[in-house]
Amino acid sequence: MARPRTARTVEHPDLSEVSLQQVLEALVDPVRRLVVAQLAAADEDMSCGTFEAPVSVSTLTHHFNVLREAGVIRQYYVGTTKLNALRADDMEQRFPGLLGAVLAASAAEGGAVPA
Amino acid sequence: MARPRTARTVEHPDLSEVSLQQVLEALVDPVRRLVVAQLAAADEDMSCGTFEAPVSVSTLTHHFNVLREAGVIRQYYVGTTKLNALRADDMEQRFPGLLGAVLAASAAEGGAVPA
DNA sequence: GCCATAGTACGACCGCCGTCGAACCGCGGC
DNA sequence: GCCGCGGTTCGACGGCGGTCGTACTATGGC
Repeated sequence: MARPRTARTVEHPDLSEVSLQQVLEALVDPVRRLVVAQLAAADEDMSCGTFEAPVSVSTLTHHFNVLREAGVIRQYYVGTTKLNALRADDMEQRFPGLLGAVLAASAAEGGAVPA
Repeated sequence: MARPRTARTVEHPDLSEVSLQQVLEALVDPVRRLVVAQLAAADEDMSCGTFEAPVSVSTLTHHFNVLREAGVIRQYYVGTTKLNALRADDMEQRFPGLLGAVLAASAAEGGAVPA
Protein backbone atom coordinates (compact mmCIF):
# COMPACT_ATOMS: atom_id res chain seq x y z
CA MET A 1 0.00 0.00 0.00
CA ALA A 2 0.98 3.57 -0.49
CA ARG A 3 0.26 4.29 3.13
CA PRO A 4 2.29 2.04 5.40
CA ARG A 5 0.32 0.77 8.37
CA THR A 6 2.63 2.15 10.99
CA ALA A 7 3.04 5.46 9.26
CA ARG A 8 4.76 7.09 12.25
CA THR A 9 3.22 10.45 11.90
CA VAL A 10 3.96 13.34 14.21
CA GLU A 11 1.46 15.74 15.72
CA HIS A 12 2.03 19.44 15.20
CA PRO A 13 0.04 22.23 16.76
CA ASP A 14 -1.58 24.90 14.68
CA LEU A 15 0.30 28.04 15.58
CA SER A 16 -2.91 29.73 16.61
CA GLU A 17 -3.07 27.28 19.50
CA VAL A 18 0.37 28.18 20.73
CA SER A 19 0.83 30.84 23.38
CA LEU A 20 3.63 33.33 23.71
CA GLN A 21 4.36 31.73 27.04
CA GLN A 22 4.97 28.38 25.38
CA VAL A 23 7.31 29.81 22.80
CA LEU A 24 9.31 31.76 25.33
CA GLU A 25 9.60 28.72 27.57
CA ALA A 26 10.80 26.78 24.57
CA LEU A 27 13.39 29.37 23.63
CA VAL A 28 14.68 30.09 27.11
CA ASP A 29 16.58 26.85 27.41
CA PRO A 30 20.14 27.16 26.09
CA VAL A 31 20.20 23.64 24.68
CA ARG A 32 17.01 24.21 22.74
CA ARG A 33 18.31 27.52 21.47
CA LEU A 34 21.40 25.67 20.33
CA VAL A 35 19.22 23.29 18.39
CA VAL A 36 17.23 26.09 16.83
CA ALA A 37 20.39 27.98 15.92
CA GLN A 38 21.89 24.97 14.17
CA LEU A 39 18.66 24.40 12.35
CA ALA A 40 18.57 28.01 11.21
CA ALA A 41 22.17 27.84 10.05
CA ALA A 42 21.67 24.66 8.07
CA ASP A 43 20.37 24.78 4.53
CA GLU A 44 18.72 21.39 4.87
CA ASP A 45 16.53 19.71 7.42
CA MET A 46 18.60 17.90 10.01
CA SER A 47 18.13 14.47 11.53
CA CYS A 48 17.96 14.26 15.31
CA GLY A 49 21.34 12.58 15.55
CA THR A 50 23.27 15.30 13.78
CA PHE A 51 22.88 18.01 16.39
CA GLU A 52 25.69 19.19 18.61
CA ALA A 53 24.51 19.42 22.17
CA PRO A 54 26.05 18.66 25.54
CA VAL A 55 23.26 16.37 26.69
CA SER A 56 22.25 12.75 26.38
CA VAL A 57 20.11 11.44 23.55
CA SER A 58 17.04 10.98 25.69
CA THR A 59 17.29 14.54 26.92
CA LEU A 60 17.58 15.72 23.36
CA THR A 61 14.39 13.88 22.49
CA HIS A 62 12.69 15.75 25.27
CA HIS A 63 13.90 19.08 23.91
CA PHE A 64 12.66 18.23 20.44
CA ASN A 65 9.25 17.49 21.88
CA VAL A 66 9.13 20.82 23.65
CA LEU A 67 10.16 22.68 20.53
CA ARG A 68 7.64 20.84 18.41
CA GLU A 69 4.79 21.42 20.86
CA ALA A 70 5.67 25.10 20.92
CA GLY A 71 5.40 25.17 17.14
CA VAL A 72 9.03 26.11 16.67
CA ILE A 73 10.04 23.05 14.67
CA ARG A 74 8.39 20.50 12.44
CA GLN A 75 9.39 16.85 12.53
CA TYR A 76 8.77 14.01 10.09
CA TYR A 77 10.04 10.54 9.59
CA VAL A 78 12.06 9.42 6.65
CA GLY A 79 12.76 5.75 6.94
CA THR A 80 14.44 5.16 10.26
CA THR A 81 15.47 8.74 10.85
CA LYS A 82 13.48 11.75 11.95
CA LEU A 83 14.09 15.05 10.28
CA ASN A 84 13.71 18.47 11.82
CA ALA A 85 12.80 21.75 10.19
CA LEU A 86 12.31 25.25 11.53
CA ARG A 87 8.77 26.58 11.26
CA ALA A 88 10.20 30.02 10.71
CA ASP A 89 7.43 31.22 8.43
CA ASP A 90 4.66 30.06 10.72
CA MET A 91 6.37 31.64 13.67
CA GLU A 92 6.87 34.88 11.81
CA GLN A 93 3.18 35.04 11.10
CA ARG A 94 2.14 34.31 14.66
CA PHE A 95 4.85 36.21 16.52
CA PRO A 96 6.39 38.64 14.07
CA GLY A 97 10.04 39.31 14.65
CA LEU A 98 10.36 37.11 17.71
CA LEU A 99 12.24 34.13 16.37
CA GLY A 100 14.35 36.35 14.19
CA ALA A 101 15.38 38.56 17.08
CA VAL A 102 16.29 35.62 19.27
CA LEU A 103 18.19 33.96 16.47
CA ALA A 104 20.08 37.15 15.67
CA ALA A 105 20.99 37.75 19.29
CA SER A 106 21.93 34.14 19.68
CA ALA A 107 24.20 34.26 16.69
CA ALA A 108 25.70 37.55 17.85
CA GLU A 109 26.97 36.01 21.05
CA GLY A 110 28.35 32.90 19.40
CA GLY A 111 25.11 31.06 19.24
CA ALA A 112 26.07 28.08 17.14
CA VAL A 113 28.31 25.34 18.39
CA PRO A 114 31.52 27.12 19.45
CA ALA A 115 33.57 24.33 17.88
CA MET B 1 25.51 68.65 51.12
CA ALA B 2 23.93 68.46 47.75
CA ARG B 3 24.43 64.75 47.88
CA PRO B 4 22.37 63.28 50.72
CA ARG B 5 24.32 60.73 52.74
CA THR B 6 21.86 57.91 52.33
CA ALA B 7 21.28 58.60 48.69
CA ARG B 8 19.61 55.26 48.07
CA THR B 9 21.04 54.68 44.67
CA VAL B 10 20.33 51.65 42.56
CA GLU B 11 22.82 49.59 40.58
CA HIS B 12 22.17 49.04 36.91
CA PRO B 13 24.16 46.81 34.60
CA ASP B 14 25.65 48.08 31.40
CA LEU B 15 23.73 46.28 28.70
CA SER B 16 26.95 44.90 27.28
CA GLU B 17 27.25 42.81 30.43
CA VAL B 18 23.83 41.30 29.99
CA SER B 19 23.40 37.99 28.20
CA LEU B 20 20.55 36.92 25.98
CA GLN B 21 19.96 34.15 28.47
CA GLN B 22 19.37 36.67 31.23
CA VAL B 23 16.93 38.69 29.21
CA LEU B 24 14.95 35.66 28.11
CA GLU B 25 14.82 34.37 31.65
CA ALA B 26 13.56 37.76 32.72
CA LEU B 27 10.87 37.87 30.06
CA VAL B 28 9.68 34.29 30.38
CA ASP B 29 7.87 34.89 33.63
CA PRO B 30 4.27 35.98 33.05
CA VAL B 31 4.23 38.32 36.03
CA ARG B 32 7.35 40.08 34.86
CA ARG B 33 5.93 40.34 31.36
CA LEU B 34 2.84 41.89 32.89
CA VAL B 35 5.01 44.47 34.58
CA VAL B 36 6.90 45.23 31.39
CA ALA B 37 3.68 45.50 29.42
CA GLN B 38 2.18 47.99 31.86
CA LEU B 39 5.37 49.97 31.81
CA ALA B 40 5.35 50.04 28.03
CA ALA B 41 1.72 51.12 27.97
CA ALA B 42 2.22 53.93 30.45
CA ASP B 43 3.42 57.30 29.30
CA GLU B 44 5.14 57.99 32.60
CA ASP B 45 7.44 56.07 34.88
CA MET B 46 5.49 54.04 37.39
CA SER B 47 6.05 53.57 41.10
CA CYS B 48 6.33 50.00 42.34
CA GLY B 49 3.02 50.14 44.12
CA THR B 50 0.96 51.06 41.07
CA PHE B 51 1.39 47.80 39.19
CA GLU B 52 -1.37 45.27 38.75
CA ALA B 53 -0.08 41.81 39.50
CA PRO B 54 -1.50 38.75 41.21
CA VAL B 55 1.36 38.35 43.66
CA SER B 56 2.42 39.70 47.02
CA VAL B 57 4.49 42.81 47.43
CA SER B 58 7.64 40.96 48.36
CA THR B 59 7.36 38.78 45.29
CA LEU B 60 6.95 41.87 43.18
CA THR B 61 10.14 43.28 44.64
CA HIS B 62 11.89 40.12 43.55
CA HIS B 63 10.58 40.48 40.00
CA PHE B 64 11.73 44.07 39.82
CA ASN B 65 15.19 42.97 40.83
CA VAL B 66 15.31 40.34 38.11
CA LEU B 67 14.14 42.80 35.49
CA ARG B 68 16.63 45.41 36.61
CA GLU B 69 19.54 42.98 36.65
CA ALA B 70 18.61 41.87 33.16
CA GLY B 71 18.74 45.47 32.03
CA VAL B 72 15.08 45.57 31.11
CA ILE B 73 14.07 48.31 33.51
CA ARG B 74 15.70 51.21 35.30
CA GLN B 75 14.79 52.15 38.86
CA TYR B 76 15.37 55.28 40.89
CA TYR B 77 14.16 56.72 44.14
CA VAL B 78 12.08 59.83 44.45
CA GLY B 79 11.47 60.54 48.07
CA THR B 80 9.87 57.50 49.60
CA THR B 81 8.80 55.89 46.36
CA LYS B 82 10.75 54.06 43.71
CA LEU B 83 10.03 54.71 40.09
CA ASN B 84 10.40 52.26 37.22
CA ALA B 85 11.21 52.93 33.59
CA LEU B 86 11.67 50.67 30.59
CA ARG B 87 15.15 50.63 29.14
CA ALA B 88 13.64 50.16 25.72
CA ASP B 89 16.32 52.09 23.85
CA ASP B 90 19.19 50.27 25.53
CA MET B 91 17.52 46.95 24.87
CA GLU B 92 16.91 47.81 21.26
CA GLN B 93 20.57 48.53 20.79
CA ARG B 94 21.75 45.36 22.47
CA PHE B 95 19.04 42.96 21.24
CA PRO B 96 17.37 44.60 18.26
CA GLY B 97 13.72 43.75 17.89
CA LEU B 98 13.56 41.43 20.88
CA LEU B 99 11.70 43.52 23.42
CA GLY B 100 9.47 44.93 20.73
CA ALA B 101 8.49 41.51 19.45
CA VAL B 102 7.71 40.23 22.92
CA LEU B 103 5.78 43.34 23.77
CA ALA B 104 3.78 43.16 20.58
CA ALA B 105 2.98 39.50 21.02
CA SER B 106 2.13 40.13 24.63
CA ALA B 107 -0.24 42.91 23.74
CA ALA B 108 -1.78 40.83 20.96
CA GLU B 109 -2.90 38.18 23.37
CA GLY B 110 -4.27 40.59 25.93
CA GLY B 111 -0.99 41.39 27.56
CA ALA B 112 -1.99 44.20 29.85
CA VAL B 113 -4.12 43.70 32.92
CA PRO B 114 -7.33 42.08 31.61
CA ALA B 115 -9.39 44.28 33.90
C1' DG C 1 14.52 -14.16 10.11
C1' DC C 2 17.99 -11.33 12.37
C1' DC C 3 20.68 -7.64 13.58
C1' DA C 4 22.10 -2.91 13.83
C1' DT C 5 20.71 1.71 14.00
C1' DA C 6 17.61 5.76 15.22
C1' DG C 7 14.87 7.40 18.29
C1' DT C 8 11.21 6.97 22.27
C1' DA C 9 9.19 6.06 26.90
C1' DC C 10 9.53 5.82 31.57
C1' DG C 11 10.90 6.67 36.16
C1' DA C 12 14.04 8.81 39.39
C1' DC C 13 16.75 12.49 40.99
C1' DC C 14 17.88 17.19 41.94
C1' DG C 15 18.41 21.89 41.78
C1' DC C 16 16.28 26.15 40.93
C1' DC C 17 12.80 29.63 40.93
C1' DG C 18 8.48 31.73 42.24
C1' DT C 19 5.87 32.29 46.16
C1' DC C 20 4.68 33.88 50.76
C1' DG C 21 4.66 36.14 55.59
C1' DA C 22 7.01 38.47 59.00
C1' DA C 23 10.35 41.46 60.43
C1' DC C 24 12.76 45.37 59.15
C1' DC C 25 14.45 50.08 57.12
C1' DG C 26 14.03 54.97 55.61
C1' DC C 27 11.85 58.84 54.39
C1' DG C 28 8.38 62.43 55.00
C1' DG C 29 4.64 64.38 57.90
C1' DC C 30 2.95 66.15 62.11
C1' DG D 1 10.15 62.23 68.60
C1' DC D 2 6.76 59.37 66.60
C1' DC D 3 4.01 57.32 63.23
C1' DG D 4 2.76 55.50 58.82
C1' DC D 5 3.55 54.27 54.22
C1' DG D 6 6.46 52.33 50.56
C1' DG D 7 9.67 48.85 49.76
C1' DT D 8 13.20 45.45 51.13
C1' DT D 9 15.26 41.33 53.29
C1' DC D 10 15.18 36.90 54.94
C1' DG D 11 14.05 32.18 55.42
C1' DA D 12 11.01 28.46 54.27
C1' DC D 13 8.40 25.87 51.21
C1' DG D 14 6.70 23.63 47.04
C1' DG D 15 6.52 22.45 42.41
C1' DC D 16 8.32 22.10 37.99
C1' DG D 17 11.65 21.18 34.55
C1' DG D 18 16.19 19.42 32.88
C1' DT D 19 18.95 15.53 33.30
C1' DC D 20 20.16 10.73 33.05
C1' DG D 21 20.14 5.52 32.30
C1' DT D 22 17.71 1.70 31.00
C1' DA D 23 14.44 -0.71 28.63
C1' DC D 24 11.85 -0.57 24.61
C1' DT D 25 10.00 -0.03 19.57
C1' DA D 26 10.41 0.60 14.63
C1' DT D 27 12.69 0.53 10.34
C1' DG D 28 15.84 -1.04 6.85
C1' DG D 29 19.68 -4.03 5.21
C1' DC D 30 21.51 -8.51 4.73
